[in-house]
Amino acid sequence: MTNTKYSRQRESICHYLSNTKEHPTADMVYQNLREVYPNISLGTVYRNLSLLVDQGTIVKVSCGDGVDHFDWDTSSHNHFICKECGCVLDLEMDSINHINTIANAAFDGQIEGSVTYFYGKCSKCK
Amino acid sequence: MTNTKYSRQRESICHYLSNTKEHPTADMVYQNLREVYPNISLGTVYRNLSLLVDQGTIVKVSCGDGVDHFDWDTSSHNHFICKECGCVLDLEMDSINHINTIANAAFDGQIEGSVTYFYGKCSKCK
DNA sequence: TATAATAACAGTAATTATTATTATATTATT
DNA sequence: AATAATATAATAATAATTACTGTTATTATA
Repeated sequence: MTNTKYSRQRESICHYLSNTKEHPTADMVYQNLREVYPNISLGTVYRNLSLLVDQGTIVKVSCGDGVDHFDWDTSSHNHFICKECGCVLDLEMDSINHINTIANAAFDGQIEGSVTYFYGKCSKCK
Repeated sequence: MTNTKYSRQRESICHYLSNTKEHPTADMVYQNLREVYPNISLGTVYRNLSLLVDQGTIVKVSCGDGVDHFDWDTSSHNHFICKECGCVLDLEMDSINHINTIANAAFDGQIEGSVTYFYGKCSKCK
């Protein structure tokens, strides 16, 4: 794909993701977009989500619950996953950015990045 | 399930996992065990793996490649995933254990644990 | 050590999450 | 406006995992 054309559907996916603090799954995006585009296809959602991930516009959050979540916020931050209700929350933690440097020191390959997931109970479930 | 009975198949799964430094997927376990038990079922492998995870005997490694890996080593350590060949390697890093404490300080829920995955190129692919 | 109770098994069907295909429609370029 | 490129909807295909069914193996107990 040499060039990317505009599409209302992709625009709408971006709009939805940029206006939620949740970390929706492909299916959540699909269910939501159907209210605006009743005959949008799940395939379109998946295709655009992975395209946006490749572009670096959004971030894929694979927190281990078997479903991929997506996050509009591409800035360096971490995620918390509630063991109780399964919600995914943002967690600001600048102080752990140094771990890559530490890790690289004790590793004979090349570490380019890292992802940390925190688990426990959210304020509601506590 | 009130009681857990012995089974050679589960024993064999443990034996295999405890003797490899790799982080096998369910299918890798299956393929390997078939050499000993030619008619072992993939269902049996999956059932026992999740049973062992629930028991805390092994650890599930969901590194985001779409397949779950399993690790006999339940001690606190981290994992590196090569973007090139997809291999999963152990990474000792005691120094990042404090991040839970840091995270808890800035979080209104309860953080019980965390998992960090490192990404990049392994020594072979570099 | 037989026998009964039950967990584990093999085999397979069903689900779930995701990716690929195809024919049609939309957008951009000449 | 005609043509080329890309996106779409619908759906088929695949991959990973879970659930079900009838049978076998293990354990407890008489």
